[in-house]
This record gives sequence, structure tokens and C-alpha cells, in this order.
Amino acid sequence: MKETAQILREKGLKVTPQRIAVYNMLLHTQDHPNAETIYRTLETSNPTMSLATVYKTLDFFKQLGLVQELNVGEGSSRYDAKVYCHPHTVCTVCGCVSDLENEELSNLHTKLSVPLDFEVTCEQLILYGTCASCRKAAREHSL
Amino acid sequence: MKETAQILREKGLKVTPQRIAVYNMLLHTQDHPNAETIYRTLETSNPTMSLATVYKTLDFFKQLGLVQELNVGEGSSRYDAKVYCHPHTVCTVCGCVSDLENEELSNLHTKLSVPLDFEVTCEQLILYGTCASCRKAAREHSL
DNA sequence: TTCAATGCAAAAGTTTTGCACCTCT
DNA sequence: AGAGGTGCAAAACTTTTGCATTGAA
Repeated sequence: MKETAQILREKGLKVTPQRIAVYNMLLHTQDHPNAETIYRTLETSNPTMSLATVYKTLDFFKQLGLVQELNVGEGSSRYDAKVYCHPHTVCTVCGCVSDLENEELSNLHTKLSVPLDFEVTCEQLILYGTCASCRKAAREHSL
Repeated sequence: MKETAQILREKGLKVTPQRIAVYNMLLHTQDHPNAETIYRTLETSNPTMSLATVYKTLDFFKQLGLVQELNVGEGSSRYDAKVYCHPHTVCTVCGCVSDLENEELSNLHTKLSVPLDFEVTCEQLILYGTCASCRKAAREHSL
């Protein structure tokens, strides 16, 4: 809680309960929620919170490099407080979006044997497929 | 023209001028257009074409594996008739989206030294940065 | 006190849907 | 002739914007 306020202040942002709540939620979730989900989750604890503020807040955070926007092909964007370059997996069965901690698939553009004619500043790798628990469920179902 | 009709027929689709026009356009462009752009481009030659039909057509094509949907973080989806796995570049200066023909950055999930606990069916790599012509323009501007 | 942030409502933009009519096969 | 596709308009969603009010510094 204390740390979050600190971080926002260091980025030159005015510290408000709404901003603390949004950043805190993103720091402590693995779910890569979208704006709507963030809003729904926080409106219980922050009854005055509005969806527009969530959007504006996420926009600030994105600009300042506090969060990363992620679009896996749904109608809406998801957000991730882990801003370093890392791949994501999207399960096409249950829809879950997860971070993939895999060195081989991270920072790919820095490992090329032949340089590209394109100056890369950041990369995004998304793997679509079936997650472990959905594969397990499928196997048990077919027995 | 003939080939396009053939392809649609083989996929079990009824052949209509609208479907031929959309698929033909995607086959012959490098631009990864979105639905709106496809519609605007085709409405000159196909005056009765409607935007809803473009969306419905793209949806069919996607389902049948004739096109690939691509979301690079804009408001809308782009479409690509090259359906094999290949990376894309997005220039953050001019906004152009291009195919990157690079073997090292293609089919990454098949080259892993350690298998993942996630069954990958397809992958999407997007490189954000500055394209060659925008870098050239920037250099000339700073002289 | 002052300037920026919030919340509301309205607007903008993209995509989907329902339905009557049309057209491929 | 019949199944399926098209076009229109309305609706559904996500995101942005304008503005009066509130709150942090």
C-alpha cells in the first residue's frame, strides 16, 4: 500500500485512492484483467469508482510505463503490471491469459543472428493453445 | 478471379461477388487492412457492398482458415490472407504493419529446447519499432 | 487556494444482430 | 425451389470526451 503511493509519486502522479486501487490490483493479480473487470472488482471496495476513471488511469499508467496493454484478440484490452518483455499464453478453451516465464521466448529481437531492417523497441509474443488444466480435463472426460 | 472462386467452393462456401472481392483484395495487398478499409476500397467497384457483409465474410474466412485476424493494439482488427505463422512489424511512427519474412522468428514454439506445459496451436509475434523509411526520414530531417 | 482528478452522461468507434429481400446452386 | 447470403438499420460493446464538482498538495 505504502509502496504503491511512493511509486505513483515518483512518476509525478497525484496520489488518489482510485489510482492506488487500480495499480495495487494489477500488481497482485495473475489474471491480466480488462478495464471492465478492474472496475467490477474495485467498485465493492471503492464505491465511488467510475469506469471512465479506470480508463483514464490505465492510460496514464501506460504512458508512464507502469503497465503494459495486451490485446489477445478479444473485444477489449487487458492490462499487466509486469512491464518487462515476456510472452503470454492464451488458452482457447477456457480463455485464461497467463505470463510465460521462458527465457528462450523473451527478448527475441536481441538474439537475432542477422539484424533486421527494422529498429525494434519492443515485442509481443502470444501463444495460443490449450493450458495444462484444460488438457487434463479433456483427458479425464474422454476416459 | 477463377482461382478465388475455386478456393471458396472447395471450402464449401457459396461463391458471391462480395466474397470474391474481399478475398481477392486480401490476396493482393501487403497492407493488412481492417474491415473499414476493405469496405471503402471495394465500394467503388462493388457499389452494393455493405460493411456488415464485409464483417460476416471475414468471419467466415477466419473460421475456415482463409484469413488471419491481427490485432496490433489499434481500435480495430486487421486481416491477412497469409495464414501461415509469420511475425509482423508495426511502425510506431507511420503506423504501417508489414509481414516479416524471417525464419528465425517464425514457428518459435517448435524450436524450444525444453517443452512447455502448454500445448501451442499457433503463435503471434509482433515487433513494435521504427521502419526503414521512417528512420531514413528522421535522419534526413536532423541534418 | 489552486490545479488536477473524478464521476457522470453523452458521444464516438467498432462489431454484431435481426430481418426482409435477393441470388447462388 | 430452397438454402443461404446480402444490405439496411438498430443494437451491443468498448473506449473517449466534455464538463461541473471534488479532492490532493
